Amino acid sequence: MSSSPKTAIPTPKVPRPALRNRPLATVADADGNRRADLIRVSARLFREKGFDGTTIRDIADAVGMRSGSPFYHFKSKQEILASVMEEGLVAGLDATERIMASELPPREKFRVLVRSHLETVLAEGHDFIPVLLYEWRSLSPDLQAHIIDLKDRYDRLWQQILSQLKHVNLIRNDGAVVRLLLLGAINYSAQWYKPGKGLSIDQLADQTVEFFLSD
Amino acid sequence: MSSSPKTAIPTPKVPRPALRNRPLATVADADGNRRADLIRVSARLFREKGFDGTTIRDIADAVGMRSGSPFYHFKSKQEILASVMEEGLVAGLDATERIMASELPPREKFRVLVRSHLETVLAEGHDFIPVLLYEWRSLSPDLQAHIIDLKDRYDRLWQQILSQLKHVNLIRNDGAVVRLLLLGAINYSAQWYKPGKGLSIDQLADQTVEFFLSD
DNA sequence: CCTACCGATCGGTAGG
DNA sequence: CCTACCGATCGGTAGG
Repeated sequence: MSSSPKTAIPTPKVPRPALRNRPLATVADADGNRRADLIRVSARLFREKGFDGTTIRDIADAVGMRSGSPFYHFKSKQEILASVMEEGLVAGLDATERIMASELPPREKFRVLVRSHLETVLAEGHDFIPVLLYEWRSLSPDLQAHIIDLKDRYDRLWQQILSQLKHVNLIRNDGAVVRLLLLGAINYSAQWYKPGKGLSIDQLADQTVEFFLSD
Repeated sequence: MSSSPKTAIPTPKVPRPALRNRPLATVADADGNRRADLIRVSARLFREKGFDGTTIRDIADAVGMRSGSPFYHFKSKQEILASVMEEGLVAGLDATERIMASELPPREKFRVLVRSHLETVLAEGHDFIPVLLYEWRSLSPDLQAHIIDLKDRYDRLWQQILSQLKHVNLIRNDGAVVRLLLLGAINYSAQWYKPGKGLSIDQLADQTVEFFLSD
């Protein structure tokens, strides 16, 4: 299933050096940050190998814990997944709302929004939104509810910018399907874009805007 | 992980009626069709629950076999996945090549291509291409090679129609990024489109063409 | 294609 | 957060 390298010490009678020699936590990252660490590495692993392809042991290894310890921070693997998605959406919403509130003219505002969303989907270390987009079915319905609320707010912001673009005749149609096609084109880039190869994210943003606007 | 209903007969001492009372295979679907059955139900399950979320037992149950029997037809679960993807691509390539060879004018040819691809991604029972698109990472590199060849042929056909659209000024740019954005918009619809709700596939094809062409 | 089974691994927990 | 462990389940196989 997964292909993580196995160091394989089934019943370690000797404490593993990596765990004992870790520097003491500073006051700053003393407490809540272990939870944040778990969310961050889980996002990366879920993106690389999928939710079902990632084991609690993969996650624990990646932060230097033993396999039972993530459950001190989260009730279940499902709750880690929900936290990953929430983290991504909250950050994305914040960035998007900031741009929407700016005084930029519609065309430029749109370009900045597209670049921001592309970054959220493509930039290295930004694994939260891709997990949201492509591991959605793995989240149990009761945990989906809260995430859906956030997602709806995100969609409403994009519907707003489309409406503004239409008012200045930069697009012909600002319906929901157009939003889905546009965001689909952007979101799907997570499947083919390789950071550092070919276009930069900035260049891709420009091409996407050109592709989409009837100039 | 998975949520398949469990009939749970751990060590059945009595033959299960469902297996014994199945009608005898006709000559027509005598042999190769058990393999085809496995591919078809696997495609559906892989799409619904993902490759890692689907067990050999899920697949065997769905075609009325016992859990060890799929391995009579396939060497491994991986090979089932590869067969699902190959089946989808061969059928998709055939349809696409047929349309490309037609005498339709560029705009109409494009519309038919978009509709054909949308069907391949959205229509009920068409689970092969979505599995290709969204379970790619689960396929081992040695099995990926053959599929990549087919995929490249598919991409080349789309690059051709874009080039034709540009020659008649229906699009401004026919580069590879444009192809990726267009097919991304279409492919991502597999994530939000619900058959029988809202737009028909035909209507969505029209909207996609309008969205994409600079009229 | 079934029977019967294997070794490995999984998510999660009790008790500290 | 670790130790030690559990029951369940997994992909796959030998032998028919």
